[in-house]
Amino acid sequence: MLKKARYQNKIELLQGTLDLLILQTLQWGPQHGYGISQQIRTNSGEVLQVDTGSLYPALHRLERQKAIKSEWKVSENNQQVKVYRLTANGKKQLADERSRWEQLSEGIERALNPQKLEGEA
Amino acid sequence: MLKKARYQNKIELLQGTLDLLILQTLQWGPQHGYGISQQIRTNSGEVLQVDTGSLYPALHRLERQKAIKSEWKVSENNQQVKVYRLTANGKKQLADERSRWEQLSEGIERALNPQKLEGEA
DNA sequence: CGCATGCATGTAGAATGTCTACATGCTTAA
DNA sequence: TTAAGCATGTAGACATTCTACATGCATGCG
Repeated sequence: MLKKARYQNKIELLQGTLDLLILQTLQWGPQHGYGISQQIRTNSGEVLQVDTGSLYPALHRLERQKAIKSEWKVSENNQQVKVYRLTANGKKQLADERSRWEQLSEGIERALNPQKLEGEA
Repeated sequence: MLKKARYQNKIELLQGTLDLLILQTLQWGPQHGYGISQQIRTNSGEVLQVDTGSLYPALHRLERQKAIKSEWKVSENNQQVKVYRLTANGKKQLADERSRWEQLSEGIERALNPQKLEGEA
């Protein structure tokens, strides 16, 4: 069983939620990539950890889609950082993805714990 | 924008949750593929719909992993159906996946709605 | 001065699970 | 005989994630 190695731990993130997480984080305010991943990790209570190999491609993807915009700045640490902020599009997408998440997670919750007692239309 | 067509609606299911859903459904009792998908749909309040192209591969995958076992039977409709049931392995996997789901969904929930007010260790 | 460490950004390639689309066959009722 | 609903299945495309590697700057320490 030592052979197959990779991926035995399943995907650490629920596929399709990273964009949502990034967008939501940027709604608290502009932030650079590394900072976003840290905020996600902290806010989630150390549960969610975003690998750089997921983070940066996602960021580039979102920028291509014009959901976010970047700008190089100098951080407090005196380093060049690429600061992202939400565009109007991004805000809309965030709202959409949040409602999608709620729909799906509630759907799953119900599928896992069905309660037959919901009589009303 | 009519060109790219496919996948514009994003994945309908959160990737990685289908196995959980199937396993949980089988815990209510043995069931055949088609029936499983219907139960998921009904229990989730029509929110989750499993395509056959996701369902059957998932079933075969789970059987290969010895989480479920199948047996051909004749249904009430007089049709040959492949009835699946959980194995001991499957029950364990179900428990694991449920806790994974709780972890992740709570993590995401917290990341989306951080409340700084959780002082105690 | 040299080096390690932490911050910060990035890419290539593999793996996975989902989706779309198609295909088949049976049973029952019109 | 034909249509509709039940039931199972496969092939191929696709997006997103993961692992692993690579780079560079700034700071502090020996």
